[in-house]
Amino acid sequence: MFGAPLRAHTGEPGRKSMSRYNVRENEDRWRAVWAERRTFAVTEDPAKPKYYVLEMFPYPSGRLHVGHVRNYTMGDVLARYKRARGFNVLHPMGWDAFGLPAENAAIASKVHPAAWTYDNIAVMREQLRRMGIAYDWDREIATCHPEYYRHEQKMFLDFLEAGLAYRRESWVNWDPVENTVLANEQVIDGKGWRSGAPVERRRLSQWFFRITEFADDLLDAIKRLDRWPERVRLMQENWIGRSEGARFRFRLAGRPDDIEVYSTRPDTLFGASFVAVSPNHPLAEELARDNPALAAFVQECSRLGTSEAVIEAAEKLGFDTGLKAVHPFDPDWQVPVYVANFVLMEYGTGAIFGCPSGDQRDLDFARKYDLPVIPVVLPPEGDAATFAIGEEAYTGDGTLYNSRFLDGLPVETAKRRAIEELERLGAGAGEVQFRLRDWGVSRQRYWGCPIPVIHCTDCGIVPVPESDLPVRLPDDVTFDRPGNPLDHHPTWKHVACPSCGKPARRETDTFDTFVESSWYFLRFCSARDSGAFDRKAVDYWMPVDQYIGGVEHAVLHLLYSRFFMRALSRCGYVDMGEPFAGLFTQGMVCHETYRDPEGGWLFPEEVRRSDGGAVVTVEGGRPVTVGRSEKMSKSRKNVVGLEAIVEGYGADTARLFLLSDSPPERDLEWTDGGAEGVWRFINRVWRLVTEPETALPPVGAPRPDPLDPAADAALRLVHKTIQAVTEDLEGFRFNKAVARIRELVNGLADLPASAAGAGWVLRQGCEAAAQLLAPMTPHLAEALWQELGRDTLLVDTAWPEADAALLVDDVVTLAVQVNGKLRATLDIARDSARDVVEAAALTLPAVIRATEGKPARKVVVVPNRIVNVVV
RNA sequence: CAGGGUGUAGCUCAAGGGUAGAGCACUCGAUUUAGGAUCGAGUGGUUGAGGGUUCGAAUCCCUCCUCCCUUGCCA
Repeated sequence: MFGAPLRAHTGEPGRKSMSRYNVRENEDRWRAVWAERRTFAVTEDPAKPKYYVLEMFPYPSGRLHVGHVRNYTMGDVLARYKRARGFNVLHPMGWDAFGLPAENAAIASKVHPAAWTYDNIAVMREQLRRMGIAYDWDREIATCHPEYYRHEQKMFLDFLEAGLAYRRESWVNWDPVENTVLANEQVIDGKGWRSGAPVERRRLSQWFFRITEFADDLLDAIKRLDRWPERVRLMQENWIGRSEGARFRFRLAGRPDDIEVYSTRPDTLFGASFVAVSPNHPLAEELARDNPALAAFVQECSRLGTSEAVIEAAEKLGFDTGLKAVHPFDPDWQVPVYVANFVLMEYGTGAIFGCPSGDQRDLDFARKYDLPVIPVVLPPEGDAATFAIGEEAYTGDGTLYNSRFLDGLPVETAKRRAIEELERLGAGAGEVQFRLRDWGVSRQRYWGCPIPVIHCTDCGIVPVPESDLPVRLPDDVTFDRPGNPLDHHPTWKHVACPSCGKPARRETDTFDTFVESSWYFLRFCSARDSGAFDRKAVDYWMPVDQYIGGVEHAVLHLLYSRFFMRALSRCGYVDMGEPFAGLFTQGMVCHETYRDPEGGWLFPEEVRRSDGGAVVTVEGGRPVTVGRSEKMSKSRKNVVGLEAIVEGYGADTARLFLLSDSPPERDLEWTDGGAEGVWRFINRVWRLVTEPETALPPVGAPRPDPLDPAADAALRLVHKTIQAVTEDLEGFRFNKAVARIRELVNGLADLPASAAGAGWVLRQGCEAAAQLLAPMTPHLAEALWQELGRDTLLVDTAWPEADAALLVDDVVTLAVQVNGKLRATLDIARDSARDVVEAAALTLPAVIRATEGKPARKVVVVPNRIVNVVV
C-alpha cells in the first residue's frame, strides 16, 4: 500500500544502534502517500459536519521565509485536528496575485507581470507543499487568472445595476513626474516614493462601491461576531465611526446663500467663534477665483496629500475670507468665515463651526488667529466664576452655561434641546454621520482586474455586455514610460460602443486588489465552477469557521469582505451576511537584526559568534552590531529561509518550532538554538518508539493486570495529556499543547522497564504521542504510527479519547504548611476525611519540629491540595 | 495626554488563592580516540516595585514603574 512493506515493530531491548530519524525520506514519502490517496481533497457531504479553515492567502511576492508560514502552520494544525475529530474539512489555498510589485518588477527587470507572478506562484506553491500543509490543491486559485476575475467583472456589473457601484470625482495623490496616482503609502514626506517629486492633490473621476449603504448593519453585526478578537471589533467600530449630531445652516451676511455645517456638539453653539470650510469646499473655490491670495492658500493645502495622518500632524492654518456668518440662534451675532486646512471636504458637509472652548483643534486655531474663547460647558465640580480655558479645551461632561436657553442643562439634554431649536427655526435637523466613506476601487494600473465599462461620447457609461466577459488584460504592454500601460496601449482601449456602435473607449482603470480578496473565500467553495461559485457548495461550506491572518488586515480587508457578502446577498448571489464566523490574528515571527560597521544590514547566515563570544561577520570577522529582535523582513535582512530549515531539519521541525515557543497571538522569537532543540526532541520521540527500553506488545494486546504503580501513573499521564492537548488545541493554545506532549515523552522515557505492564503502557503512550503530534508534525507522526506496527494511515485515524477514570489520581500529594510556610508533603488516599488528613499531618516529624511543640491554633485543610497548621 | 496589552529562571513561556514548573541555554558526570549525538545529575527565582486583604498571594485590591501595540486627536 505504501510502496515499502510494513514491518511490525516489536522493539528490541538492548539494541545499541542509535538511529536518527531520516527526515528527508520520511517527509517525502508520507507527502507522496497523502497526495496519491488524495487525502485532503474534499467534496460536500451532508452526512458530516463541515469545518472551513482558511488562512489569509498570500501575495506571491517571491519566496517564503519562516516568518510567513506561521499562520499556515496554525491553520494546518486546526484543519488536521478537526479532520481527526470527524469533520469534513475544507482547507484551500490560493494567490492574491494582482498588485503593484509585479509592475515594479516589470519596470526594474523587464519581465512581464504575468510571468513574474506565475513564476513566484510556482516557487511558493512548492515551498508550501514541502511544509506538508494539508491543502486541497484542486481548489487552488490565482486572482489574476481570467477565470477568476471574469466573475468579479460580472459582480461589478450587478453592483452597478443595483446602485452599489457608481462613479464620481474624488481627490487622489498625483505624481506629476510619473504621471500616475499614488497610494497613501507611496507618498513619503509629501513626495512620490519613486520620483521624489512633490505630490499634488488632483480631482479624478473614480469608481466607488457604496459601502456606506451598509454602515449601520456593518456596525450592528459586529456585536454578534463573538469569535472575533475584541480589539479587531473595536477597530472596525472606530473605523465605521458612527456619530450623532446635527446638520444645520449659517446664513451668510450680505449673500443669498448659506453654509451648511455638521456638528456632534450643537449644544456648544453659544461658544461659536468662527465658521471654517474645507479648501475644496465650493465656497472656497468660488472665492479663490477672484482672490489670488486665497487661491495660493488653497494650492498650498493641496500639496499636503490626502493622507489623514499627514493632515492631522500638520499645523492648523486658516485664511480669513472676510465673509461673516450669522449665528442660527441670534440674527445679530456674526462670526468670521475661514478656509481652514484641517477641515475635510469628505466628511460631513465640508464645513464646521468652531467652538474653541470645547474642541482642541478649534482652540489651537482660535489662539493662532486671536478669536474669542467662550466657555460653555462647566465641569461637574467647576465654578462658573473662576473656570477658564487655558491651552486645553474642555471636552468632558458637565452643565451648560453662558448659553442662554441651554443654561443649566447637562450636555446630553442640551444637545437634544439645541437640535429641537434648530428644527423649530428651520435651520437644520439631527443627523447620524459615519466616518466610513465609500470605497474607491479605481486604480490607474495595469496589473489588476479591468473594470468592465465602455465610455461612449453619445451614450455615456455603457456596461460591457455579459457575453463579452471577461474583459482580458492585453499581454503586449510596455512599461518604458510613466503612466498606465492600458492607457498607452495602441488598440486595446478602442472599441465600438455596445449600445450605438460608434467608436468608444474602454475604461482603463483596474480594480483595487482588495476587490479580489473580498470574495475569494466563496470561490474556494467550488473553485472550478463555470459561474462565480456554486450556490449549493457555498451554502454548505460558508461561513468560514476559522479565519487566520495578520492583524494588519483588521479593518480594510475584513470590512470589505463583510461588505461584499451584503452586496452579493442583495444581488441574489448568496443569502448571508458574515463571511468569517471565527477570526484569529496571529503574532509575528521576529529575529535579531545585524549591522556591519558601516550600518548595512546583514543576513543571519552572514554573521557568527567568535570564540570570545563577540558577534562578527563570517567574511573577514568584522564586528557586528546586534540590534533588537524585529519582525522578519527582507529590508532588514533578518530572515531565515524556509529552504535552509526544511533541508536541514525538515518541515516538521519548522512547524513545531513555530507552534511551540510563544502563544500564537503573541510574537515569536526565532532562534537557531530553539530550532535545534525541536530537532533533538523529534529524534528523542523517534528513538522512544523505535528503540524502546521495554519490548512493546503487539497492536491491540490486552491490558496486563495488575499494573505496577509506576506504570499506572504513566498510563494516567497518557490520558491526562490526551485530555489537556485536546483542550489546548480547541482553545488555540498550541504552545501549551507542545509543552504537554514534551512532558508526556519525558514521562514515558522515565518509565522503568522492569515495572509490570510497562511495555503495554509504553505502547499506549507512544500511540497517543503519535496521534497528538499528528496535527503539528504530520510526517513524523505518520512514520511513528507505522513503526508502531499499524497498517492504516494515522491521517485517517480518529482523534484519541481520554479515559475519564484515569484523569484523577488515587493517591494525592498534599503540601503541608506551618504558618503558611511549606514544611513537608504528605501522600494520602484521594478524598481522605478531613480529620484523617489533619491527624496524619500533625504527626509528621517536620511539622512537630516546625511547631516546636506548640499546640495548633487552627488547621486549614483544603481537600486533596494542602494542609496549613497555624500556631 | 488617551485606549489595549505585557512584566515569573540567562532566553521563550506555564501555573489565575493552596508544594513556583517546562523547554532551550548553562555546569558537572557517564559514553566516545576526539568532536558531535545520547544518557544521568545539577546550578539557576524577594514572580517589575511598594502597600493592602488572607491561615496562605505570582494569582485578588490600591499606587507606581517598564516595554510593546493600536491610535484616539472626524467636527
